[in-house]
Amino acid sequence: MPAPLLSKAEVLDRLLDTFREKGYEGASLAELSAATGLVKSSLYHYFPGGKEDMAEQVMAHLDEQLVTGVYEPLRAAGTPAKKLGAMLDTIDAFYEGGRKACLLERMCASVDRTRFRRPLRRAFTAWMDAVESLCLEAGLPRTVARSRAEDFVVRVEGALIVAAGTDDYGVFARTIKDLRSSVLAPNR
Amino acid sequence: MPAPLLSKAEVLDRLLDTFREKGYEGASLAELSAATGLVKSSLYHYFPGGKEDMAEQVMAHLDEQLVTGVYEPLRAAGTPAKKLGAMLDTIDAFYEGGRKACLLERMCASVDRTRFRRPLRRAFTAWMDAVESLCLEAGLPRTVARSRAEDFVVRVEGALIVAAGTDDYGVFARTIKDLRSSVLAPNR
DNA sequence: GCTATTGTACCGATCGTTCGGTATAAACGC
DNA sequence: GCGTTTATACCGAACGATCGGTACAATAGC
Repeated sequence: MPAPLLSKAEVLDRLLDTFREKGYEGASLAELSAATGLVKSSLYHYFPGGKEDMAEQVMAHLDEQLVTGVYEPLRAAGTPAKKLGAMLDTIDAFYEGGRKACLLERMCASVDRTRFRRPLRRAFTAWMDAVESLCLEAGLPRTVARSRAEDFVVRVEGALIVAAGTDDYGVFARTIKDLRSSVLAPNR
Repeated sequence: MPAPLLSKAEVLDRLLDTFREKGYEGASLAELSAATGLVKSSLYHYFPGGKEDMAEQVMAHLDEQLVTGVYEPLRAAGTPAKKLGAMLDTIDAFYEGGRKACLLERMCASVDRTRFRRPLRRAFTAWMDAVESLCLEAGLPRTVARSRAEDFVVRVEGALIVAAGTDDYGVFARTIKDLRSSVLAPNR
């Protein structure tokens, strides 16, 4: 069998980029094809379920990356403050300072968002759970930890919207900076 | 001229609903037609510029509503706290407790978002400016007022995303509740 | 009768999807 | 070692449906 031009992971990375730039309905098969270098029919070889299948696999791929690249490091050794800092660095890099959109948000905005309800819910809760654990590790009470985690994700997502809407990426930077110092603070 | 079945304002209201439910690309002319009860040719009579024209007029319509229904009342008599409460009530009602999406967010997510850049920027800054004024009126320092206003919009937008993504509208309610008590607080 | 509005019919383009088929390389039989 | 089979990787061409948009005649209210 012929060696693939692109690994499956690379294909998924490029699809992820396209989906999060254009959104689910905005990313046409023609664009997804151009982004991957695979012609439309070839995409159907990897994703027999079509566009929907692509989106699902892309979300699973992202989840996997987050688990190994973000959530697991959070459970490793290190002070909560250091680990929070590392997480925020990763977030800042992933969103390129607010210039790149969030896949989850784009999928929420999809017309067929009901189809992606479960993976979306899973992704958001996993993210919040990770932050909550960090807060707990830092000694915050349960209820506080939960609301801090919720607020964390809310503000990252909101900052991405406002940054894109105002063309002012400073709001994303300021939000990240504020989170850096406030998430684990004993009182605020 | 024959009396229109729907006033222009009503048509714009229905278009607004459709756009914010389906998004810009997700809202097809067929759906916009069904939502307004106007056949395509009629839509093009009112909106010669087509879909793009509709979106622009819808945004202008929303802006107008916000100015008279939200921003101006904010400048009228009343304690800042009362006026903040009224604004949050309006927001909560407008988004139906987080169940309905934000038009601005949907337009940000549009593929042709560059076309709507100016009205989007205008809408976001008007909103933030209104909150900032309120904070100033409450006696907060300039820099604090600005960052509170920014954070206000960030959190409302973010809460809408997370609520939709997790199917948990409690996070929207909790965010609104928190804003109610924290926005004008002298320190937090 | 004039003008605003609508219904019908239509356009080319693009949408997501399917199918028939080719090229390559590993696996297998001998 | 050699020819055959088989699984995988990929592509070109076309599908029906729908997209946003247009042309124009019929209709309705003044």
